[in-house]
Amino acid sequence: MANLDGFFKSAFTVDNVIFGFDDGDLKILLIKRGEEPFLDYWGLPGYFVYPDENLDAAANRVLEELSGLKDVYLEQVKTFGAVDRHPAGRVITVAYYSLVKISDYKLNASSIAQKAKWFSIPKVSELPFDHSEILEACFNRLKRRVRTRPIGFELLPPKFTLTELQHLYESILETKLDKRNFRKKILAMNLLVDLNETQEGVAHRPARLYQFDGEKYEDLFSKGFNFEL
Amino acid sequence: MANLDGFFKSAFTVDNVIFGFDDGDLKILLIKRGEEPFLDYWGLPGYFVYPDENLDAAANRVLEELSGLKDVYLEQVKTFGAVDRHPAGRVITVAYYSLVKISDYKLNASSIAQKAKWFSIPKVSELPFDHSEILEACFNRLKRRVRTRPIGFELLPPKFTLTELQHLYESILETKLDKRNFRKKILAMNLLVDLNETQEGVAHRPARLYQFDGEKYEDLFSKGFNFEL
DNA sequence: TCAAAAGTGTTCTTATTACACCCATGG
DNA sequence: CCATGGGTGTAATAAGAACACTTTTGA
Repeated sequence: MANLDGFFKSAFTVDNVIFGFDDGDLKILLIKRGEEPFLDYWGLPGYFVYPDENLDAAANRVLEELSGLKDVYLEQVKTFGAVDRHPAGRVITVAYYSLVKISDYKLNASSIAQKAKWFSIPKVSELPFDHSEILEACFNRLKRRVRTRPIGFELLPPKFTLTELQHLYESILETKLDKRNFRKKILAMNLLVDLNETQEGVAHRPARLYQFDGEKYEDLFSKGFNFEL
Repeated sequence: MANLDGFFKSAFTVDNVIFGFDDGDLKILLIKRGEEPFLDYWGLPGYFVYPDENLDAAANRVLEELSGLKDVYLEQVKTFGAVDRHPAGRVITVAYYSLVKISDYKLNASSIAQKAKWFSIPKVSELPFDHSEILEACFNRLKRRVRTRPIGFELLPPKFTLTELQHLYESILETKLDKRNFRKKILAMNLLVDLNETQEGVAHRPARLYQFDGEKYEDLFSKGFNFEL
């Protein structure tokens, strides 16, 4: 093998755009940087990938250290490798996004997690490094993906109302949807289980609660069914 | 900044799945490996990314060294980083695919290019390293992308017949399409210019030649038009 | 009794599918 | 004159879009 030593002087990181849905609002989790450059800026959670660690594992680790959550939906989006993107040397970063149920998320006592905060996406301004570009790429991917895969449910609690689901789609797609058409379409797929329960303590007619039937989806999917909203 | 030296011992490469269309057949360009491991195996063209080189530039370089072609359609697909995927150390690879007009492609006199050959995709068997997985990811991406962006034309000569175009889609999507419906749909988009020329020297009624109007597409796209086939 | 959100059908329009015959050319 | 692929239209079906009122609850 030729001498390749000159190439083994780089590093790579993962950055993770963590989406959550709360209060009718799509949010991302940012952390306050504790070091230069961009000290005290809010940025995407991320870290170097260890030599014996796979990329997906690194992205999961970053998420778990911050939130304590495991087994969440995670998808690789794009790799960013501009020559001068990192001051410490040649560092390329593999961008992921993940979808968490904000209700599961407990602000960890760990020092890293104490510096974390949820931000509504429209309120996120310029981020350090190329993080704005990364966020945009991940948000765009989510927008496309959410229409063809039933991943929206990853952002909702196990029991949800159809209106919550609709608002979730409206936040992600940044558009208004027609209530009757939305319900017709989503119920026609037969992937929601009507729990015969209703909301409690709301100052209006209480909504029915539904649950997503993941097993049924997997079964239909393997037979060629395509989720489409 | 904390001491990060331990992380700066990795390398990264680009691998490029180069698609071409010829003879009614979708093909990819493979090169015969000149070194261990996998000596004499056919594998994807790829190389290390230089320290001062951006990722897209590296993918373009690999393509140009092999084919002499510049300014071709190139899209990043996914990054593969299994810990043990490369024997020389920790090497992650950023996978790209590109679309070339086979008619433009001249087998370069360079030693690297002389070892290259076009393979019909179904005839590609196991590839070295994780190249089979990379090929699959890129082919899947192409299948999706070709339905929502007018990139199929990148694989055809500037003047083409509707039947050629249909066969191209059929090869990529691995399905048969209805001739009348296909023509109706593609012509309704008004993105093809009828050149008022016909094929010559064919032993049947000669077909009309068309050209893709890229400027018109860009214009419509910026106004919200979505290509969809 | 009021405010607030839940729930529910029909019509119209548009897109998709299925399908078969005549035409122009070279050999 | 035959073989080969080029070129064309219509009807049936399915999907999507638009749209307004009644119901249930807590305050």
